[in-house]
Amino acid sequence: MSHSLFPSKSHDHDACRKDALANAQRHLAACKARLTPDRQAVLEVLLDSHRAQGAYEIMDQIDWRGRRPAPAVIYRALDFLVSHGLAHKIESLNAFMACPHADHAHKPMIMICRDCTQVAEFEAPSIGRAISKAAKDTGFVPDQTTVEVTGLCSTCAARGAA
Amino acid sequence: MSHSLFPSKSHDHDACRKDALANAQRHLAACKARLTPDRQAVLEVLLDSHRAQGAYEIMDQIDWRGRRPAPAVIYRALDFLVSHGLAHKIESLNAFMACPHADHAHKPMIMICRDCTQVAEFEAPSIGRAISKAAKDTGFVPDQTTVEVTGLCSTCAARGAA
DNA sequence: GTTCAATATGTTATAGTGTAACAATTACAA
DNA sequence: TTGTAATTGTTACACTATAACATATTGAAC
Repeated sequence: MSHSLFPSKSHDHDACRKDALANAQRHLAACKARLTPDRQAVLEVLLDSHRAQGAYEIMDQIDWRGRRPAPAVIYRALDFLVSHGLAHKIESLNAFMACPHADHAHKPMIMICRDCTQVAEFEAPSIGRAISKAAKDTGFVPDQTTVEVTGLCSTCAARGAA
Repeated sequence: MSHSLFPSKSHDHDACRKDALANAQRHLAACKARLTPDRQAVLEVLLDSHRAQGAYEIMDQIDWRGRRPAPAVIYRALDFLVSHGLAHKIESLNAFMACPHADHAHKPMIMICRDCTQVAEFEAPSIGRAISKAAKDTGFVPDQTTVEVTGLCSTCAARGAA
C-alpha cells in the first residue's frame, strides 16, 4: 500500500521510496523488461516526492553525465514506466506520478490536492462499475478511463486551507 | 438534449447547432455575460462538429479580418466558454468540445470514440456519487472532477471497428 | 563466440499547447 | 460625462511532446 493515499506527516519516506523501487524491480523482472539507468533515474525522481511532476521538472533533477538529459530521454523513460504501470500520467496537469501498484492492474481515481500539490490514487471498484454501466447504457465500448479529482487532501482541509 | 450522446447518422445538424447557439445566448443573457464576436466564432467552430478540437485547429477555421487570430484570442474565448459551461476541456486530448447543457450544472462523463473521433457527454449521477463516496472515505474534499473514457461509440463498435 | 533481430540510446530539430505582459479600446452604469 | 470594469490587440515566450534517423547494446539462436 505504501503511498496509495496521501502520506501522513510521519510516514517514513525513505522506506516508502525503497519499497516502491524494489516492487518495480520485481515487477519488471517478472515481465522480462529492463529498468535501465535512464528509466530508473526518472522513476527515482518521481518517487522522491508525492507530487506530480512535469517532464521538464524531472529533467532538471537528473544529472546525466554532467548534462541535463534531452526531452526525448525523459519521455521515453516515462512512456516505458507508464506502459508498465509504474507511473501514471495525470492528464489534467500534464504531469506524472509514480505508482506503487504495478503488480495488480488498476484504473485508479487520482486525487490532486490544490493546496499541498500532492497527489494520491485510490482504487474504488464502484467507480469503474458506475462508468462501465453508464457506457453500456449508451452503447459505448470503453477501453481506457481517466478519473481525476482536484480538491483538498484531508490534512489541508483540516488545516482550513481554502 | 440535442447532442449529449453520439449523434445518429440522420440527425439534423443544422438544427442541432442552431439550438445550441440559442441556448448559449439565453444562458449568457441570464447571467449578464456577453457573447462577443470572437467568443461566438469559437463557439460556432466547436458546434460545427461533434469532435473535440484543439485550440490551433479552431484558430485555423476562423477568419479574423482576413487573418488568423492570435492564440491568446482563442484561449481567452475558450476560457470564457468553459467557465460559463458552454464548452468542456477534454484533458486527455488537450482539446475542447461544445456543451449544449450550460443551463444545468453538470459533471459529465466524456466519451471519446477513437475510431470516428467524435465525443459525447453523458450525465450519470451514479458516477459522481461513487467518486464523492470514495473521496469522502479517504478524507479528500473534492472540488472538480474529470471523467473521460476512450473507446468505441456504438456505431463504430457495430461496424466492427478495432 | 558469431550473427542476427530486437531493444534501447544519442542527438538535433521541430511541432503543438498555452501564458505573460501591457497598451489600447469598448461597454455600461453612476 | 466620466469613471471603472471588461474586453481586445499584439508581441513575445514558456512549456509540453514528438519525429526522424544514426548508433549502440542486449540476448537468444546457431
